[in-house]
Amino acid sequence: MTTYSSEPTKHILIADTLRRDIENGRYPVGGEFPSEAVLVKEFQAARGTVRQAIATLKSEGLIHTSRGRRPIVQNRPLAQSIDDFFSFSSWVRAQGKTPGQKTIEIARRRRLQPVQDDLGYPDSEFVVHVVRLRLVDGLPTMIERSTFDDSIGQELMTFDTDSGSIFEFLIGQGAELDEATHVVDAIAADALDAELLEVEQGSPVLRVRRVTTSASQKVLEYSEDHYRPDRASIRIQNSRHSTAPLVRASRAAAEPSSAS
Amino acid sequence: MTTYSSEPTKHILIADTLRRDIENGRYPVGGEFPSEAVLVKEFQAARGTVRQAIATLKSEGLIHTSRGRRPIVQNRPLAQSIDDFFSFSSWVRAQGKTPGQKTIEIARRRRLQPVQDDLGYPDSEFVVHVVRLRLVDGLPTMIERSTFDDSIGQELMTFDTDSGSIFEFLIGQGAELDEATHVVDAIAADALDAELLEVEQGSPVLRVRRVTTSASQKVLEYSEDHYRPDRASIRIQNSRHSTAPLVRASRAAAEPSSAS
DNA sequence: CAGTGGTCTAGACCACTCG
DNA sequence: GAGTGGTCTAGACCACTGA
Repeated sequence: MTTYSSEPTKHILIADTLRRDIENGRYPVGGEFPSEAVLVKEFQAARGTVRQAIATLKSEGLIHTSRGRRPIVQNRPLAQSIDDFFSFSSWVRAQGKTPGQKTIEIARRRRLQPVQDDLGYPDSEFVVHVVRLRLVDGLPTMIERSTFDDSIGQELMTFDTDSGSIFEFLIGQGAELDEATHVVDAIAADALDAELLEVEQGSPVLRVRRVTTSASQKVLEYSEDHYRPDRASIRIQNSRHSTAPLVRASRAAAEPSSAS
Repeated sequence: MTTYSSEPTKHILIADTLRRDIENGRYPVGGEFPSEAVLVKEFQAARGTVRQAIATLKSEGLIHTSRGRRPIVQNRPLAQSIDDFFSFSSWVRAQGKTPGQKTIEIARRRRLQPVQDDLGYPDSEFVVHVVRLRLVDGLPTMIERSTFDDSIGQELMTFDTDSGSIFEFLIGQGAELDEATHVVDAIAADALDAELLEVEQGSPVLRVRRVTTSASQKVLEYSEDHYRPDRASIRIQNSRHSTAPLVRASRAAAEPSSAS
């Protein structure tokens, strides 16, 4: 999964081909899949390489394998990028809607509080604060209050934060935003929430606090996002006895309905 | 993943040993992990076998690997059963605390509304409603309003709903509670919430709506749970480039702190 | 029984990281 | 440049499935 500059490897090419064949219907859902021996000949590859490609498809939930049997093509699992959970813009686009943003404030400040939250917090001497109102199809949906470690915050000062996804920009700059922990709860809207999200002060908002770290656990970002609860929610799907994948989570835009 | 009757295979033994070593602190979080070459010698195994064990740990989110670098031990992804997300009792016990419950109402009614929620709803002629106040170490934490399909609701009438986990009871009865979708948002506390959770009416509560289905997608339960947000929250951990597991979610009890 | 996937071995080359 | 993980090969034995 780690992306390298060089061209795709063989097992990735094989996996891509097979994935396409499943989507094309060459291997129908519930039907059978070629045996490893066949694939070895078809792709002129060693069995290990073929197995690596098959492992990829298994981890994506596209096929199911067991000993003695041919692989079985599974129910199409809503293909959804993990990036959708990191990036508001990516999430909104995945819903077929249009993301937007209005920067309220961007500032570089000396970090004062040693620790604001037991979740974690950037520990550089200076931090960069960004406050933005996020829109879905033009509707105010979320207020984002992010704090970046100075190492990546510096690059942010050169970025037009009204233009799009900070996350995607930073990834493009090579930032190691690898892991995140989100904590979700509910609080009362403060004055800023009320004004920008156009709700009553004190009304409930969905709060998502997030700490993003590098793979080596250096805290790179802390963010506190307040969602207008009638326009966004978090959806978690899971199943018992499923081999590998435990939980899939995605923010799902609320429908206009529910006029109770 | 598939369990066979025979004894564990070598790569599973290796993975188990390494997993235990991580938990024991032999390989501290953020620290380094033995190289493949070392493990090959230590376990007298071929490199492929060692790599298979390592792949397992990666898929569990325990370590992160990349080319040229030694593996890095990840943030402890609180080894946690998926049941913890289905069952409040199981979740609370996993936190080392004591779950409790006080039944407010249990009733069997003719189902009136055809569909209450676009999430899904039991479609039997009669349904069983249960309303319970859930406690953590004696503190009111959540109100649970569940609606069961008559097929499993019947068995519930014979169960002392003050005695423990409905979910665990039903599983013991052979109920096929296999898949669930949770939708999380925030709403204002209603009169019942206010009284039982001991909060102001209109103050924010965390709402979790859940639909539980069998593997064949028959809706068996619909539940709307209201959490007191200072006593419970939902925690989601995820990482980019991890092969299989996309998201881990767990409800985490809030600490007493936060006196802003 | 033949065919299949699961496991394991022993070697090789390469891309990358770090001192 | 030494060490590391990512990729690939070629072969082997075994456990299980299904006709």
